[in-house]
Amino acid sequence: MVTQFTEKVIKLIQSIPKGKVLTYGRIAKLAGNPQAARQVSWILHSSTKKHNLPWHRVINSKGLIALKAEMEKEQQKLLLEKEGVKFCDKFKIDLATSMWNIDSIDKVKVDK
DNA sequence: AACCTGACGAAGA
DNA sequence: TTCTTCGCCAGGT
Repeated sequence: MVTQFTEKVIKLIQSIPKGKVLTYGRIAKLAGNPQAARQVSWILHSSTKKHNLPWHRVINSKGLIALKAEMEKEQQKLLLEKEGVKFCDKFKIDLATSMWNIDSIDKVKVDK
């Protein structure tokens, strides 16, 4: 069963612009459930292939890559760097510059 | 139907 | 400031 929340999350993730990232909590909030961050992670590792989601643009609230396997982490880091995302530490992303500001959605709507 | 799990997050120690 | 604990939602077993 796919809830509306889940679909919204998927949509959001799909609309993350290249070179930007979102945190689980942020996504959950934008999707309507501020406290369903865990669900977001679940969606990712269960629906990534199906929906062809840019999973690498989703990180945890600290700006760290949330994967467990070092190998996967490096892979994600590579993908992100390729898109222009900068890292402060080994697996820490510079949120100040790479976090996708939701306000840009409105700007896009109004501006373009 | 009950219990477990997860790429999380905020709060308390 | 770092580590631990508790709470959350939806799906899986």
